[in-house]
Amino acid sequence: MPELAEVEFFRKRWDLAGAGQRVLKVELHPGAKIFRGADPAAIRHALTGAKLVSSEARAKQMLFHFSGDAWLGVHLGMSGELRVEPSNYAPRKHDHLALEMKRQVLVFNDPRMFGRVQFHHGKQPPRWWTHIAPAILSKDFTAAVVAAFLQRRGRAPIKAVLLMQERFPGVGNWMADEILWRAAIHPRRAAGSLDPAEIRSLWRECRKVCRLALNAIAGRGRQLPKDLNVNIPTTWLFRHRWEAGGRDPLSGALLMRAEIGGRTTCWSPARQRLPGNDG
DNA sequence: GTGCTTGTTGGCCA
DNA sequence: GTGGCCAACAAGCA
Repeated sequence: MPELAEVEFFRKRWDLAGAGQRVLKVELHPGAKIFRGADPAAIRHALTGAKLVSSEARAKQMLFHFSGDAWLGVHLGMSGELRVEPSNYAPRKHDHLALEMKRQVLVFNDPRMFGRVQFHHGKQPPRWWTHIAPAILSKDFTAAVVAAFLQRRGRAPIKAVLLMQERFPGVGNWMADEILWRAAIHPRRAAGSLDPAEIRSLWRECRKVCRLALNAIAGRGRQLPKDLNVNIPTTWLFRHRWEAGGRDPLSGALLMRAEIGGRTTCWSPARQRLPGNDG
């Protein structure tokens, strides 16, 4: 599930319950793959007794800052989620990390274990955090920066390029499709083939989709509707992309699906044209 | 059983 | 060295 907005939702969920609270006990399974590259014993040692000071989400990553110069990074991968449970909760399968506080427990669960926990000790946040590309909603994400990147990745399909975190931090499979649909650009177009007007449109829709997704999904971190449809308008591709016989909400055309850039991609052949081809 | 899945990475090749 | 492609990672669901 987790792309930009969902990640922000999960960060808020932990933050609302845990900010200012002290970790009394750390439960973790050292063998879990989510700890690859990190030292579970060091995490346990540093976080036990530490207070959650603040947190931040960038792209698909989260950073939780604890007292004692301890920083916990979380990436949810494909199937990870953060939960808040009461103290007497029954642990579930794939609960890999639990931070027990006075009243509640912060839990990281991830069945597929593509997610990851990172740990850093120091006055300043770690490099793997500060080196995340400038946010799409920041001033540094300009149309010129996008244009230069599309030029460099000129022969790759634009769909694949939108998934590159080094330039489009936080964009995942459904956001990429939503952006291309709104910008009326076929996902198979070579990135270098976009004209200036298309690049500008792409840039604008990147920002819009990020902003709207954050508003619709991240909320206050309390309730993520089981069905995201509750908060996403029917005018979005998102509402129709998985339906059998799903239709473009603007033109009514039947949506197409194919693997592009290694990922299942959905587009509207009526709205997103491929030169010299019908779709 | 088959064939999917909102992500990332490393190896191969041009 | 750079860019593009793809298999692999692993578990659950229909």
